[in-house]
Amino acid sequence: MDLKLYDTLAREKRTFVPIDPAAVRMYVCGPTVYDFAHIGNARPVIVFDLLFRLLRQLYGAEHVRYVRNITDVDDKINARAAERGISIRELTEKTYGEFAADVAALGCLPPTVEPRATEHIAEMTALIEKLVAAGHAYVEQDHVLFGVPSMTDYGALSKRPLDEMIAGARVDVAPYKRDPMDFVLWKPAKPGEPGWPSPCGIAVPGRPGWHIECSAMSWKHLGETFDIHGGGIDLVFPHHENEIAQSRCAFGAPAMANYWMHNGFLQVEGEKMSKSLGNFVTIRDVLKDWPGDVVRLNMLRTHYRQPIDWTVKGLEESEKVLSSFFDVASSEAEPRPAPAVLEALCDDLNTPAAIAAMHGLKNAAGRKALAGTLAFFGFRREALADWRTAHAPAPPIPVEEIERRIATRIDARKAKDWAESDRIRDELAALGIVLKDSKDGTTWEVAR
RNA sequence: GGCCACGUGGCGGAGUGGUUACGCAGCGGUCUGCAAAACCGUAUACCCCGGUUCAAUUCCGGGCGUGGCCUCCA
Repeated sequence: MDLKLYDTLAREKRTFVPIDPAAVRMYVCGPTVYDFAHIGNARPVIVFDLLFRLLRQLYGAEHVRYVRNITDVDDKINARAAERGISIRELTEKTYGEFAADVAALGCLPPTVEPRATEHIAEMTALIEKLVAAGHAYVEQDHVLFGVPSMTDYGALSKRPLDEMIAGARVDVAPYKRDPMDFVLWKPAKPGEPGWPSPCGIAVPGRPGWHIECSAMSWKHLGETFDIHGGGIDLVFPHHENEIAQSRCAFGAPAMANYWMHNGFLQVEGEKMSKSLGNFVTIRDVLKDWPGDVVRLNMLRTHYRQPIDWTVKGLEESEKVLSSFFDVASSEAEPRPAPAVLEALCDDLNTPAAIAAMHGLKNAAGRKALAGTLAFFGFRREALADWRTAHAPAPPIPVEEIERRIATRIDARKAKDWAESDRIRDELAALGIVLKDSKDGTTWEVAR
Protein backbone atom coordinates (compact mmCIF):
# COMPACT_ATOMS: atom_id res chain seq x y z
CA MET A 1 0.00 0.00 0.00
CA ASP A 2 1.35 3.41 -0.97
CA LEU A 3 1.87 5.98 1.74
CA LYS A 4 1.07 9.53 0.70
CA LEU A 5 2.35 12.48 2.70
CA TYR A 6 1.69 16.18 2.26
CA ASP A 7 5.01 17.88 1.62
CA THR A 8 5.15 21.54 2.64
CA LEU A 9 7.94 22.19 0.14
CA ALA A 10 5.96 20.82 -2.83
CA ARG A 11 2.59 22.03 -1.44
CA GLU A 12 0.98 18.72 -2.36
CA LYS A 13 0.59 15.11 -1.31
CA ARG A 14 3.42 12.95 -2.59
CA THR A 15 3.90 9.20 -2.56
CA PHE A 16 6.47 8.40 0.10
CA VAL A 17 9.58 6.72 -1.27
CA PRO A 18 12.31 6.28 1.35
CA ILE A 19 15.95 6.73 0.44
CA ASP A 20 16.60 3.32 2.00
CA PRO A 21 13.59 1.16 2.96
CA ALA A 22 15.84 -0.70 5.38
CA ALA A 23 16.60 2.55 7.23
CA VAL A 24 13.74 5.05 7.10
CA ARG A 25 14.83 8.27 8.81
CA MET A 26 12.68 10.96 10.44
CA TYR A 27 13.64 14.08 12.41
CA VAL A 28 11.17 16.11 14.49
CA CYS A 29 11.91 19.33 16.38
CA GLY A 30 11.57 18.63 20.09
CA PRO A 31 11.11 20.74 23.20
CA THR A 32 13.18 23.54 24.67
CA VAL A 33 13.41 22.28 28.23
CA TYR A 34 12.81 25.24 30.53
CA ASP A 35 9.22 24.71 31.72
CA PHE A 36 6.27 22.31 31.54
CA ALA A 37 5.23 21.55 28.00
CA HIS A 38 1.82 22.92 27.01
CA ILE A 39 -0.98 21.22 25.14
CA GLY A 40 0.14 22.84 21.88
CA ASN A 41 3.52 21.15 22.27
CA ALA A 42 1.72 17.84 22.62
CA ARG A 43 0.30 18.00 19.10
CA PRO A 44 3.49 17.31 17.08
CA VAL A 45 4.60 14.78 19.69
CA ILE A 46 1.40 12.76 19.26
CA VAL A 47 1.07 13.24 15.50
CA PHE A 48 4.63 12.19 14.70
CA ASP A 49 4.43 9.32 17.18
CA LEU A 50 1.56 7.99 15.09
CA LEU A 51 3.59 8.46 11.91
CA PHE A 52 6.49 6.64 13.60
CA ARG A 53 4.13 3.75 14.39
CA LEU A 54 2.80 3.75 10.82
CA LEU A 55 6.31 3.69 9.34
CA ARG A 56 7.25 0.84 11.68
CA GLN A 57 4.16 -1.05 10.53
CA LEU A 58 4.99 -0.50 6.85
CA TYR A 59 8.77 -0.97 6.92
CA GLY A 60 9.36 -3.02 10.07
CA ALA A 61 10.08 -1.68 13.55
CA GLU A 62 13.83 -2.19 13.25
CA HIS A 63 13.98 -0.29 9.96
CA VAL A 64 12.77 3.10 11.19
CA ARG A 65 14.94 5.66 12.95
CA TYR A 66 13.14 8.53 14.67
CA VAL A 67 15.16 11.41 16.10
CA ARG A 68 13.60 14.08 18.32
CA ASN A 69 16.02 16.59 19.77
CA ILE A 70 16.15 18.24 23.16
CA THR A 71 17.11 21.90 23.12
CA ASP A 72 19.02 22.46 26.35
CA VAL A 73 20.87 25.66 25.46
CA ASP A 74 18.71 28.74 25.05
CA ASP A 75 18.12 32.24 26.42
CA LYS A 76 14.91 31.22 28.16
CA ILE A 77 16.72 28.38 29.90
CA ASN A 78 19.45 30.71 31.13
CA ALA A 79 16.91 33.20 32.41
CA ARG A 80 14.80 30.58 34.17
CA ALA A 81 17.77 28.93 35.85
CA ALA A 82 19.00 32.27 37.14
CA GLU A 83 15.51 33.12 38.34
CA ARG A 84 15.28 29.91 40.36
CA GLY A 85 18.87 29.99 41.49
CA ILE A 86 19.64 26.53 40.16
CA SER A 87 22.16 25.34 37.63
CA ILE A 88 21.26 25.14 33.97
CA ARG A 89 21.93 21.42 33.96
CA GLU A 90 19.65 20.96 36.96
CA LEU A 91 16.84 22.84 35.23
CA THR A 92 17.13 21.08 31.90
CA GLU A 93 17.36 17.60 33.41
CA LYS A 94 14.36 18.16 35.66
CA THR A 95 12.30 19.65 32.84
CA TYR A 96 13.25 16.88 30.45
CA GLY A 97 12.16 14.29 33.04
CA GLU A 98 8.78 15.98 33.31
CA PHE A 99 8.43 16.10 29.55
CA ALA A 100 9.30 12.42 29.19
CA ALA A 101 6.70 11.47 31.81
CA ASP A 102 4.01 13.62 30.15
CA VAL A 103 4.70 12.15 26.75
CA ALA A 104 4.66 8.59 28.07
CA ALA A 105 1.27 9.27 29.65
CA LEU A 106 0.05 10.35 26.21
CA GLY A 107 0.90 6.90 24.87
CA CYS A 108 3.90 7.95 22.79
CA LEU A 109 6.81 5.63 22.13
CA PRO A 110 10.27 6.96 22.93
CA PRO A 111 12.06 8.09 19.76
CA THR A 112 15.01 6.01 18.61
CA VAL A 113 17.37 8.81 19.66
CA GLU A 114 16.79 11.93 21.77
CA PRO A 115 19.96 13.94 21.25
CA ARG A 116 20.79 16.95 23.41
CA ALA A 117 22.10 20.11 21.82
CA THR A 118 24.85 20.54 24.42
CA GLU A 119 26.24 17.13 23.53
CA HIS A 120 26.62 18.09 19.86
CA ILE A 121 28.66 21.27 20.06
CA ALA A 122 31.52 19.60 18.14
CA GLU A 123 29.19 18.78 15.23
CA MET A 124 27.87 22.33 15.24
CA THR A 125 31.29 23.94 15.09
CA ALA A 126 32.35 21.49 12.38
CA LEU A 127 29.30 22.49 10.35
CA ILE A 128 30.03 26.17 10.88
CA GLU A 129 33.65 25.70 9.70
CA LYS A 130 32.35 23.99 6.56
CA LEU A 131 29.95 26.85 5.85
CA VAL A 132 32.65 29.49 6.26
CA ALA A 133 35.04 27.50 4.07
CA ALA A 134 32.38 27.21 1.37
CA GLY A 135 31.75 30.96 1.42
CA HIS A 136 28.23 30.69 2.83
CA ALA A 137 29.11 32.14 6.23
CA TYR A 138 31.40 34.83 7.61
CA VAL A 139 32.91 35.99 10.89
CA GLU A 140 32.11 39.47 12.19
CA GLN A 141 32.63 40.86 15.71
CA ASP A 142 33.09 37.36 17.19
CA HIS A 143 29.83 36.21 15.60
CA VAL A 144 29.50 33.74 12.76
CA LEU A 145 26.66 34.57 10.40
CA PHE A 146 25.05 32.74 7.55
CA GLY A 147 25.06 34.92 4.43
CA VAL A 148 21.57 34.44 3.05
CA PRO A 149 22.29 36.01 -0.37
CA SER A 150 24.87 33.27 -0.93
CA MET A 151 22.02 30.80 -1.37
CA THR A 152 20.07 31.54 -4.53
CA ASP A 153 16.96 29.52 -3.71
CA TYR A 154 16.64 30.55 -0.06
CA GLY A 155 13.00 30.82 0.99
CA ALA A 156 11.58 27.94 -1.04
CA LEU A 157 9.94 26.21 1.93
CA SER A 158 8.05 29.23 3.18
CA LYS A 159 7.57 30.62 -0.35
CA ARG A 160 9.11 33.93 0.59
CA PRO A 161 10.93 35.61 -2.25
CA LEU A 162 14.19 37.10 -0.99
CA ASP A 163 13.63 40.60 -2.39
CA GLU A 164 10.24 40.94 -0.71
CA MET A 165 11.63 39.92 2.64
CA ILE A 166 14.39 42.47 2.48
CA ALA A 167 11.88 45.12 1.51
CA GLY A 168 9.66 44.08 4.40
CA ALA A 169 12.34 43.93 7.04
CA ARG A 170 11.31 46.46 9.65
CA VAL A 171 13.36 45.38 12.62
CA ASP A 172 16.65 46.93 13.57
CA VAL A 173 19.47 45.19 11.82
CA ALA A 174 22.38 44.14 14.01
CA PRO A 175 25.58 45.99 13.01
CA TYR A 176 27.51 42.77 12.42
CA LYS A 177 25.10 41.61 9.67
CA ARG A 178 26.14 42.18 6.07
CA ASP A 179 22.58 41.59 4.93
CA PRO A 180 19.42 42.11 7.01
CA MET A 181 18.35 38.51 6.37
CA ASP A 182 21.58 36.95 7.61
CA PHE A 183 21.17 34.86 10.73
CA VAL A 184 23.42 33.84 13.59
CA LEU A 185 25.23 30.51 13.58
CA TRP A 186 27.46 31.26 16.56
CA LYS A 187 27.62 34.13 19.01
CA PRO A 188 29.90 35.11 21.87
CA ALA A 189 28.80 33.93 25.32
CA LYS A 190 28.10 36.76 27.73
CA PRO A 191 29.54 36.48 31.22
CA GLY A 192 27.56 33.89 33.20
CA GLU A 193 26.21 32.22 30.07
CA PRO A 194 27.31 28.70 29.10
CA GLY A 195 30.08 28.86 26.54
CA TRP A 196 32.24 26.57 24.46
CA PRO A 197 35.44 27.04 22.44
CA SER A 198 34.50 28.98 19.32
CA PRO A 199 35.12 27.91 15.71
CA CYS A 200 36.86 29.90 12.95
CA GLY A 201 39.66 31.21 15.15
CA ILE A 202 37.39 33.31 17.35
CA ALA A 203 39.23 33.79 20.63
CA VAL A 204 36.33 34.23 23.04
CA PRO A 205 34.07 31.37 24.08
CA GLY A 206 30.69 31.28 22.39
CA ARG A 207 27.42 29.46 22.04
CA PRO A 208 25.34 28.28 19.10
CA GLY A 209 22.51 30.09 17.38
CA TRP A 210 19.08 28.48 17.45
CA HIS A 211 18.99 26.80 14.06
CA ILE A 212 22.38 25.15 13.86
CA GLU A 213 21.64 22.46 16.45
CA CYS A 214 19.02 20.75 14.29
CA SER A 215 21.32 20.71 11.27
CA ALA A 216 24.08 19.24 13.45
CA MET A 217 22.01 16.61 15.21
CA SER A 218 20.13 15.42 12.14
CA TRP A 219 23.48 15.14 10.35
CA LYS A 220 25.03 13.13 13.18
CA HIS A 221 22.13 10.74 13.63
CA LEU A 222 20.46 10.59 10.20
CA GLY A 223 23.06 11.70 7.66
CA GLU A 224 23.37 14.59 5.24
CA THR A 225 20.00 13.92 3.60
CA PHE A 226 17.16 12.01 5.21
CA ASP A 227 13.50 11.19 4.57
CA ILE A 228 11.13 13.19 6.76
CA HIS A 229 11.50 16.39 8.78
CA GLY A 230 8.57 17.41 10.95
CA GLY A 231 7.44 20.10 13.35
CA GLY A 232 4.82 22.76 13.99
CA ILE A 233 3.70 25.05 11.17
CA ASP A 234 5.13 28.05 13.01
CA LEU A 235 8.62 26.62 12.56
CA VAL A 236 8.50 26.82 8.77
CA PHE A 237 9.97 30.29 8.91
CA PRO A 238 12.57 31.03 9.96
CA HIS A 239 13.67 27.84 11.74
CA HIS A 240 13.25 25.20 9.05
CA GLU A 241 14.16 27.57 6.26
CA ASN A 242 17.45 28.23 8.02
CA GLU A 243 18.06 24.58 8.77
CA ILE A 244 17.72 23.87 5.07
CA ALA A 245 20.13 26.68 4.23
CA GLN A 246 22.73 25.42 6.72
CA SER A 247 22.55 21.75 5.82
CA ARG A 248 22.28 22.06 2.07
CA CYS A 249 25.04 24.63 1.80
CA ALA A 250 27.35 22.73 4.15
CA PHE A 251 26.98 19.48 2.23
CA GLY A 252 26.29 20.80 -1.24
CA ALA A 253 23.16 18.67 -1.18
CA PRO A 254 20.01 19.31 -3.24
CA ALA A 255 17.83 18.55 -0.21
CA MET A 256 18.10 18.28 3.57
CA ALA A 257 14.98 16.13 3.90
CA ASN A 258 12.78 14.76 1.11
CA TYR A 259 9.46 15.38 2.87
CA TRP A 260 8.64 18.37 5.09
CA MET A 261 5.64 17.89 7.34
CA HIS A 262 3.99 20.49 9.57
CA ASN A 263 1.14 20.17 12.03
CA GLY A 264 -1.44 22.93 12.39
CA PHE A 265 -1.94 25.23 15.35
CA LEU A 266 -4.11 24.77 18.41
CA GLN A 267 -6.49 27.14 20.11
CA VAL A 268 -8.13 26.76 23.51
CA GLU A 269 -11.92 27.20 23.77
CA GLY A 270 -11.87 29.31 20.61
CA GLU A 271 -9.08 31.61 21.72
CA LYS A 272 -5.39 31.80 21.10
CA MET A 273 -3.55 30.22 24.01
CA SER A 274 -1.56 32.80 25.91
CA LYS A 275 -0.49 33.52 29.43
CA SER A 276 -2.17 36.92 29.38
CA LEU A 277 -5.56 35.39 28.54
CA GLY A 278 -5.10 32.94 31.38
CA ASN A 279 -5.90 29.97 29.18
CA PHE A 280 -2.38 28.57 29.04
CA VAL A 281 -2.84 24.81 29.47
CA THR A 282 0.06 22.51 30.23
CA ILE A 283 -0.04 18.80 29.42
CA ARG A 284 0.19 18.21 33.14
CA ASP A 285 -2.95 20.29 33.76
CA VAL A 286 -4.93 18.25 31.25
CA LEU A 287 -3.65 14.95 32.65
CA LYS A 288 -5.03 15.91 36.04
CA ASP A 289 -8.57 15.82 34.65
CA TRP A 290 -8.33 13.33 31.78
CA PRO A 291 -6.62 10.02 31.02
CA GLY A 292 -3.69 10.36 28.63
CA ASP A 293 -5.39 8.13 26.10
CA VAL A 294 -8.42 10.44 25.98
CA VAL A 295 -6.11 13.38 25.38
CA ARG A 296 -4.41 11.38 22.63
CA LEU A 297 -7.69 10.52 20.90
CA ASN A 298 -8.90 14.10 21.21
CA MET A 299 -5.78 15.25 19.39
CA LEU A 300 -6.16 12.64 16.66
CA ARG A 301 -9.85 13.31 15.96
CA THR A 302 -8.73 16.30 13.90
CA HIS A 303 -6.47 15.90 10.87
CA TYR A 304 -2.95 17.01 11.81
CA ARG A 305 -2.78 19.86 9.30
CA GLN A 306 -6.11 21.40 10.33
CA PRO A 307 -6.36 23.95 13.11
CA ILE A 308 -7.76 22.38 16.28
CA ASP A 309 -9.86 24.00 18.98
CA TRP A 310 -9.07 22.38 22.34
CA THR A 311 -12.28 22.21 24.40
CA VAL A 312 -13.65 20.38 27.41
CA LYS A 313 -16.64 19.40 25.30
CA GLY A 314 -14.32 17.75 22.82
CA LEU A 315 -12.56 15.83 25.59
CA GLU A 316 -15.91 14.62 26.92
CA GLU A 317 -16.84 13.32 23.50
CA SER A 318 -13.43 11.69 23.07
CA GLU A 319 -13.84 9.87 26.36
CA LYS A 320 -17.22 8.50 25.27
CA VAL A 321 -15.82 7.33 21.96
CA LEU A 322 -12.73 5.70 23.47
CA SER A 323 -14.83 3.95 26.12
CA SER A 324 -17.19 2.66 23.45
CA PHE A 325 -14.19 1.19 21.60
CA PHE A 326 -12.85 -0.60 24.64
CA ASP A 327 -16.36 -1.78 25.59
CA VAL A 328 -16.57 -3.90 22.45
CA ALA A 329 -12.91 -4.62 21.66
CA SER A 330 -11.94 -8.17 22.59
CA SER A 331 -9.07 -8.85 24.98
CA GLU A 332 -7.48 -10.91 22.25
CA ALA A 333 -6.04 -8.53 19.65
CA GLU A 334 -4.95 -9.05 16.09
CA PRO A 335 -1.27 -8.22 15.67
CA ARG A 336 -1.92 -5.46 13.14
CA PRO A 337 -4.36 -2.60 12.53
CA ALA A 338 -7.46 -3.21 10.40
CA PRO A 339 -6.85 -2.73 6.64
CA ALA A 340 -9.44 0.05 6.35
CA VAL A 341 -7.68 1.94 9.14
CA LEU A 342 -4.27 1.46 7.58
CA GLU A 343 -5.62 2.69 4.25
CA ALA A 344 -6.95 5.87 5.85
CA LEU A 345 -3.65 6.54 7.62
CA CYS A 346 -1.70 5.99 4.42
CA ASP A 347 -3.60 8.93 2.95
CA ASP A 348 -1.52 11.61 4.65
CA LEU A 349 -2.34 10.36 8.14
CA ASN A 350 -6.10 10.82 7.81
CA THR A 351 -6.90 10.03 11.43
CA PRO A 352 -10.56 11.18 11.32
CA ALA A 353 -11.21 8.72 8.49
CA ALA A 354 -9.29 6.05 10.41
CA ILE A 355 -11.42 6.65 13.50
CA ALA A 356 -14.57 6.45 11.37
CA ALA A 357 -13.31 3.07 10.13
CA MET A 358 -12.85 2.01 13.76
CA HIS A 359 -16.51 2.73 14.43
CA GLY A 360 -17.25 0.30 11.63
CA LEU A 361 -15.46 -2.41 13.62
CA LYS A 362 -17.79 -2.09 16.61
CA ASN A 363 -19.56 -5.36 15.86
CA ALA A 364 -19.03 -9.02 16.65
CA ALA A 365 -16.93 -9.60 13.53
CA GLY A 366 -14.62 -6.66 14.17
CA ARG A 367 -13.82 -7.10 17.85
CA LYS A 368 -10.35 -8.56 17.41
CA ALA A 369 -9.48 -6.17 14.59
CA LEU A 370 -10.63 -3.25 16.73
CA ALA A 371 -8.43 -4.43 19.60
CA GLY A 372 -5.46 -4.69 17.24
CA THR A 373 -6.17 -1.24 15.86
CA LEU A 374 -6.41 0.32 19.31
CA ALA A 375 -3.07 -1.22 20.25
CA PHE A 376 -1.51 0.03 17.03
CA PHE A 377 -2.73 3.55 17.79
CA GLY A 378 -1.12 3.39 21.21
CA PHE A 379 -4.38 3.20 23.17
CA ARG A 380 -4.05 1.07 26.29
CA ARG A 381 -7.05 -0.49 28.01
CA GLU A 382 -5.13 -0.89 31.27
CA ALA A 383 -3.95 2.70 31.29
CA LEU A 384 -7.51 3.91 30.88
CA ALA A 385 -8.82 1.54 33.56
CA ASP A 386 -6.00 2.43 35.98
CA TRP A 387 -6.64 6.12 35.53
CA ARG A 388 -10.35 5.60 36.18
CA THR A 389 -9.65 3.68 39.36
CA ALA A 390 -7.23 6.29 40.62
CA HIS A 391 -9.53 9.20 39.74
CA ALA A 392 -12.92 7.65 40.52
CA PRO A 393 -14.99 10.19 42.43
CA ALA A 394 -15.68 9.07 45.98
CA PRO A 395 -19.34 8.30 46.74
CA PRO A 396 -20.89 10.86 49.08
CA ILE A 397 -22.10 8.14 51.49
CA PRO A 398 -20.36 4.90 52.59
CA VAL A 399 -20.41 2.02 50.15
CA GLU A 400 -22.09 -0.23 52.76
CA GLU A 401 -24.90 2.31 53.04
CA ILE A 402 -25.38 2.31 49.27
CA GLU A 403 -25.45 -1.47 49.17
CA ARG A 404 -27.89 -1.62 52.08
CA ARG A 405 -30.30 0.71 50.29
CA ILE A 406 -29.96 -1.28 47.09
CA ALA A 407 -30.79 -4.47 49.00
CA THR A 408 -33.88 -2.78 50.44
CA ARG A 409 -34.87 -1.71 46.93
CA ILE A 410 -34.45 -5.24 45.59
CA ASP A 411 -36.84 -6.48 48.25
CA ALA A 412 -39.33 -3.77 47.29
CA ARG A 413 -39.04 -4.75 43.64
CA LYS A 414 -39.63 -8.39 44.49
CA ALA A 415 -42.81 -7.30 46.26
CA LYS A 416 -43.65 -5.18 43.19
CA ASP A 417 -43.65 -2.10 45.41
CA TRP A 418 -42.59 0.19 42.54
CA ALA A 419 -43.26 3.40 44.45
CA GLU A 420 -40.75 2.42 47.16
CA SER A 421 -38.28 1.10 44.57
CA ASP A 422 -38.36 4.37 42.59
CA ARG A 423 -38.14 6.44 45.77
CA ILE A 424 -34.86 4.74 46.74
CA ARG A 425 -33.49 5.09 43.21
CA ASP A 426 -34.39 8.80 43.14
CA GLU A 427 -32.79 9.36 46.54
CA LEU A 428 -29.53 7.82 45.41
CA ALA A 429 -29.69 9.70 42.10
CA ALA A 430 -29.96 12.94 44.06
CA LEU A 431 -26.66 11.97 45.71
CA GLY A 432 -25.08 11.41 42.29
CA ILE A 433 -25.31 7.63 42.41
CA VAL A 434 -26.73 6.05 39.29
CA LEU A 435 -28.35 2.59 39.42
CA LYS A 436 -28.55 0.14 36.57
CA ASP A 437 -30.84 -2.89 36.75
CA SER A 438 -29.98 -5.91 34.69
CA LYS A 439 -30.83 -9.62 34.69
CA ASP A 440 -27.76 -10.24 36.83
CA GLY A 441 -28.74 -7.73 39.50
CA THR A 442 -28.28 -4.05 40.21
CA THR A 443 -25.00 -2.16 39.75
CA TRP A 444 -24.18 1.39 40.70
CA GLU A 445 -21.67 4.09 39.86
CA VAL A 446 -20.96 7.65 40.80
CA ALA A 447 -21.94 10.04 38.03
CA ARG A 448 -19.08 12.23 36.81
C1' G B 1 1.26 46.32 5.22
C1' G B 2 3.55 41.45 2.87
C1' C B 3 3.17 36.05 2.69
C1' C B 4 0.34 31.47 4.02
C1' A B 5 -3.72 28.54 5.77
C1' C B 6 -8.78 27.69 7.14
C1' G B 7 -14.62 28.76 6.95
C1' U B 8 -19.15 21.83 6.04
C1' G B 9 -25.75 19.88 9.45
C1' G B 10 -27.17 21.80 16.98
C1' C B 11 -21.76 20.46 18.01
C1' G B 12 -17.08 17.86 16.47
C1' G B 13 -15.09 16.43 11.87
C1' A B 14 -13.66 13.71 6.81
C1' G B 15 -14.40 13.92 1.72
C1' U B 16 -15.98 14.68 -3.32
C1' G B 17 -17.20 18.15 -10.22
C1' G B 18 -23.20 14.81 -10.54
C1' U B 19 -24.79 9.11 -6.08
C1' U B 20 -24.39 7.48 2.51
C1' A B 21 -18.83 10.11 5.55
C1' C B 22 -18.34 9.10 10.56
C1' G B 23 -19.10 10.49 15.70
C1' C B 24 -21.63 13.30 19.90
C1' A B 25 -26.22 15.42 21.12
C1' G B 26 -31.58 15.20 19.54
C1' C B 27 -35.77 12.41 17.89
C1' G B 28 -38.45 7.46 17.02
C1' G B 29 -38.38 2.24 18.25
C1' U B 30 -36.88 -2.58 20.84
C1' C B 31 -35.85 -4.11 25.78
C1' U B 32 -37.52 -2.68 30.97
C1' G B 33 -42.80 -2.57 36.17
C1' C B 34 -40.92 2.54 34.87
C1' A B 35 -36.00 4.26 34.06
C1' A B 36 -30.70 3.91 33.06
C1' A B 37 -27.47 1.07 29.96
C1' A B 38 -27.51 -1.60 25.44
C1' C B 39 -29.31 -2.46 20.49
C1' C B 40 -32.05 -0.80 15.86
C1' G B 41 -33.65 3.34 12.93
C1' U B 42 -33.62 8.65 11.72
C1' A B 43 -34.24 14.68 10.12
C1' U B 44 -30.92 18.72 9.48
C1' A B 45 -24.88 21.10 5.83
C1' C B 46 -21.27 22.61 2.63
C1' C B 47 -19.62 31.72 4.68
C1' C B 48 -21.27 35.61 0.70
C1' C B 49 -21.00 37.33 -4.60
C1' G B 50 -19.52 36.41 -9.45
C1' G B 51 -17.20 33.01 -13.29
C1' U B 52 -16.04 28.10 -15.82
C1' U B 53 -19.31 23.73 -16.70
C1' C B 54 -24.73 19.96 -19.02
C1' A B 55 -23.76 19.97 -13.57
C1' A B 56 -19.95 23.12 -7.98
C1' U B 57 -19.98 22.31 -1.34
C1' U B 58 -15.89 20.47 -4.57
C1' C B 59 -12.32 24.33 -9.93
C1' C B 60 -11.17 29.97 -10.82
C1' G B 61 -11.72 35.32 -9.22
C1' G B 62 -13.44 38.86 -5.60
C1' G B 63 -15.49 39.86 -0.67
C1' C B 64 -16.20 38.91 4.54
C1' G B 65 -14.58 36.22 8.91
C1' U B 66 -10.89 33.36 11.90
C1' G B 67 -5.92 31.85 12.60
C1' G B 68 -0.48 31.52 11.57
C1' C B 69 4.30 33.63 10.03
C1' C B 70 7.12 38.19 8.96
C1' U B 71 10.02 39.73 16.40
C1' C B 72 15.02 32.49 18.11
C1' C B 73 6.67 30.46 19.84
C1' A B 74 4.60 23.33 18.30
